[in-house]
Amino acid sequence: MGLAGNEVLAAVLQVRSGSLRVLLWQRAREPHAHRWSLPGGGLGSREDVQESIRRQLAEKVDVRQLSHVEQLSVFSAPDRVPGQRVVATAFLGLVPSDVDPEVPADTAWHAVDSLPDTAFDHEAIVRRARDRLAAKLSYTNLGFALAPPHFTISALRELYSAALGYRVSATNLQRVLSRRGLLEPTGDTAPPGPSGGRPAALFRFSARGILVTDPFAVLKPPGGGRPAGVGSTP
Amino acid sequence: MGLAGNEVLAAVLQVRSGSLRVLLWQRAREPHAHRWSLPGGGLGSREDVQESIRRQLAEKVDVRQLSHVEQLSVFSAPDRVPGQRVVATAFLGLVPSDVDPEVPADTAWHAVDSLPDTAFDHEAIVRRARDRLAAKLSYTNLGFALAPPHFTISALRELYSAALGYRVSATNLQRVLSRRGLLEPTGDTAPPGPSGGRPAALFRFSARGILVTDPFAVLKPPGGGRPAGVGSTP
DNA sequence: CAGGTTTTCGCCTATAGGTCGAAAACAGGG
DNA sequence: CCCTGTTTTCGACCTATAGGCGAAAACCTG
Repeated sequence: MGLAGNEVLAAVLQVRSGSLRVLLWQRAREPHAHRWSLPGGGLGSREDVQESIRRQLAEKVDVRQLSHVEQLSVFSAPDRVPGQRVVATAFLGLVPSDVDPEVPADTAWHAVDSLPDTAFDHEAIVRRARDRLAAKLSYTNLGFALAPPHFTISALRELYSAALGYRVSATNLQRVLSRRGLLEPTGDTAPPGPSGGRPAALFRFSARGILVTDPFAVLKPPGGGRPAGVGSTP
Repeated sequence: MGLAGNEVLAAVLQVRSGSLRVLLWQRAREPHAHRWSLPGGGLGSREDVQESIRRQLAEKVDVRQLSHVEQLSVFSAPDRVPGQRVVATAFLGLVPSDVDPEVPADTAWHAVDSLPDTAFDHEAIVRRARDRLAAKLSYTNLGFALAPPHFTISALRELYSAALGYRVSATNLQRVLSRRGLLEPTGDTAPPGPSGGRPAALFRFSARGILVTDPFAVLKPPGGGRPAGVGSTP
């Protein structure tokens, strides 16, 4: 049985100022110096991959701010990194849009739609994360992991639009999530904007953990096209 | 970075005589002697995990008979196997119901609903495979991987029933698959059974590779309950 | 209070899925 | 040769969910 290095990597996604972004850090040294790569590192001998990625992310982001972590896939091409063979287990991490984690100086948030030069196969991992997120927003309550504790429907609409890559209707979003029992009103309202308007009611997700809606259901994009990224094997 | 063993394992599933079964081999030596375990083995240094599992399965099943292989998940609990740390990448494999592969003497097909004593964490892997298959039958064309090249609707109904764990209606199955453009008639008919009856028309799947139906859709179980096993993260 | 803005709600349509029963096509026995 | 039993096939009908649209509600400013 061949020995090899095992590492864990995470694409941590967050909706910031209207676009979906991923946390990357800039490599100081070779190989691939100055290129941007995903946080992560070697698998410890007394931890499983899930524990390992949470531990390593704690150095970049406060763990309590991670609202969701799930395994994506194994990346194992023999030459995916130069030198010794390393098998990577990739994760998707999510951070609610209301937190602004302090990150080290060499790390920054980049829009997933216009990534800088990335190291190794990390760009493919980011795409997988984005696709998985888009798919699961449609048939789970995963929105809870992107949204603040309470929010208006308009705010939620913008979150979903940013994450999915297409405009979703606020009317339909509220109806679909409510019918599935995922959304509940807090009773409060948010103050109107500077130009007036009816004050928006505040909502929250009724469950925090991930749930799969019983019959897989969808938030279809308007034109009958396909949701961005959906189509790969989820 | 910690060094550790990497192995690949596969739950190869097939519908045989009306029930969903998995290919297992009986361990001759300790640890877990006489218990049943999944085929697989160590990851070679010049192959990725997908190539590795296909290579190793070739020793148990003819590779050409594998109609579908996909990655399930990483199993990495530090003590999942005794001795040195081994990280396992688990796969789902499918074999069409019309082939009967020659298997070595120490291997056999076991119904996934009544497994024998299994080794290590292999039972959990089999469950994951069964759940994934059930979920994907609902919103992909994965039925092609279970079915022979051509088949009657009744035969397909039995395949789906066995794999899903609940009875599906032939009428509905045909309509759903046809409406999605996954099914097409061959023009031929199958001879009636010994007790007569109208000869059944033969069909085939129009695409062989896996496709995700645009809006996720479902084959709901009759009573409004949940499909067996669906509910985990697919 | 009039005008502009934003949210919310109700009604309509489209489509997928589920149920049921009748009609079609066969074999075998009177 | 017709009648009965059997199996498949097809159509009619119903429900549930999703998406679209516009009117009404609730707030601001001037």
